[in-house]
Amino acid sequence: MTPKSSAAKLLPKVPGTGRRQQYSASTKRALIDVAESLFSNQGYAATSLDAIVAGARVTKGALYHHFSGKQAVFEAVFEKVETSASKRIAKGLKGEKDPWKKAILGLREFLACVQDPAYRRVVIQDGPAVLGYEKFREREQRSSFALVQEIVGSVLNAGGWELDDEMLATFSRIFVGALSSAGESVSTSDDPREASARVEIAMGFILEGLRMLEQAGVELPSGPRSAGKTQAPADESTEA
Amino acid sequence: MTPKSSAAKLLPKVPGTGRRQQYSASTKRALIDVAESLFSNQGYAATSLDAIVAGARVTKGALYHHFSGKQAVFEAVFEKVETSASKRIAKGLKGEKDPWKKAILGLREFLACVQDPAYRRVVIQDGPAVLGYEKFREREQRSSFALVQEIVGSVLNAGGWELDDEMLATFSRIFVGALSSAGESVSTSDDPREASARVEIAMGFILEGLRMLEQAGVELPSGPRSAGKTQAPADESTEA
DNA sequence: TGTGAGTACGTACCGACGGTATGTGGAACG
DNA sequence: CGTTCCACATACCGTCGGTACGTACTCACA
Repeated sequence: MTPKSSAAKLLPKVPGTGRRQQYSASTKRALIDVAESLFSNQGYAATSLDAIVAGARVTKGALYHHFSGKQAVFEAVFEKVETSASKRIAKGLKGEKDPWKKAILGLREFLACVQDPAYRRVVIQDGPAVLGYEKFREREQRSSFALVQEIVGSVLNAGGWELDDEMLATFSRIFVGALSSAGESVSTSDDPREASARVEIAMGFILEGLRMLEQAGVELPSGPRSAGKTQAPADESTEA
Repeated sequence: MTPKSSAAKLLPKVPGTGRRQQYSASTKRALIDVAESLFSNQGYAATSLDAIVAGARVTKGALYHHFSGKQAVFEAVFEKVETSASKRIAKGLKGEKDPWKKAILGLREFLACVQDPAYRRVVIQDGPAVLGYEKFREREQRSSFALVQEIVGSVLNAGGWELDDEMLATFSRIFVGALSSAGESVSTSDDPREASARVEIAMGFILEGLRMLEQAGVELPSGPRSAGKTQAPADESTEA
């Protein structure tokens, strides 16, 4: 509440558009950095704004000047962590053309990302509860989910199957969920490397199944064409 | 804060072991019921203890007599919702012997459960953040995850593959994650029935792939035998 | 049937936290 | 050199989770 020194951590030497705005931007970054650290270590609920502003050596006035509230700070941190991870993944599978190899590569890269405590806590654990599922999805859509969707799409298209956007999204959701859950189990494992290897084997096995379907020329049953009734592929009793 | 009438909602007519304990049990149930409703509709953070005790027509003294705090109330609600869902699923697939059909049946039943706002909000959205991932996993382990693990195990064993417990757990984690994510997308969809059908198709397709692997006699690469080093199945560069 | 004991609450209160209203000092600009 | 405006600082409020303590009612036992 009573910072002794100047607000910003590091003062820029290369004034671009006025020192004022440079200071402002750096304090904002400082706030985000401190918040990221605290959110990652203690979680959202256990992190107070006082702790954040104290860590950034400013007061709440500064925080509320840059952000509309605590949730807005979290959103900024979330986006930073999320985009950082997705950039890393994207860089990891750059250059690879074969869809199947790309899938394995992306999986491996994702499993590495999920080891980061910040990603686990901010994105996976606290993200849905703090942002709500709508915002969470919306943010996710623009980064990691887009990557998965691209990979899944290329794999399935490489499989020779034609699927509409809805079906592609459905497959992607399934794989994203599988990845998060598996990734989470990897990160909490006693031996992350071993757990990671298991996940790779399991996912690779599932992918292999899809590849077999491709070679066998099995058709992908087309999704419902917006017909009112739900049609089950096999038996009866589709309650609810 | 100032309840007018008696504490309990309904007074029991069949005294079993003293009226006192009957009253006590009913107020506790009332607290859990009200909390379930509020947590489901507004979420954990937006629900105050005052609102809960007001809804149950008691005071905070009563709440803190039965629970150690807000989180304990949430745990009780969580367990109630979770066991209710897993019981429904278990009942739904009772009698079915064929593992593959059982898997589809369980999937369908799960997709129905996930439509329940209480399950979505309490278990999927707020659960991990409030309980923390350790407790969340622990609770999950004893209900829905156990079901999935049983089904996955029977499917894979029916496939003729031998897998150790770790590998079974890994596969189960993957499927649980896939199910939650897919289920969540179903519940937030404009047309849940259509989305549900899509998920069924996609998951059925993936299962079909595994069945093809079985028929082709493809071996499941065995997991690492607790060797210190992680061995990747295909290429090099297993960073992280 | 009185009486002590223990339980199931109610009451009053505290500290912490998120958020707000307002003050202020210095940089940018004329 | 004065004005303006922005980037903060200061002081304060309402609410919430949690606690300490009081109390009425019930049950065992005489």
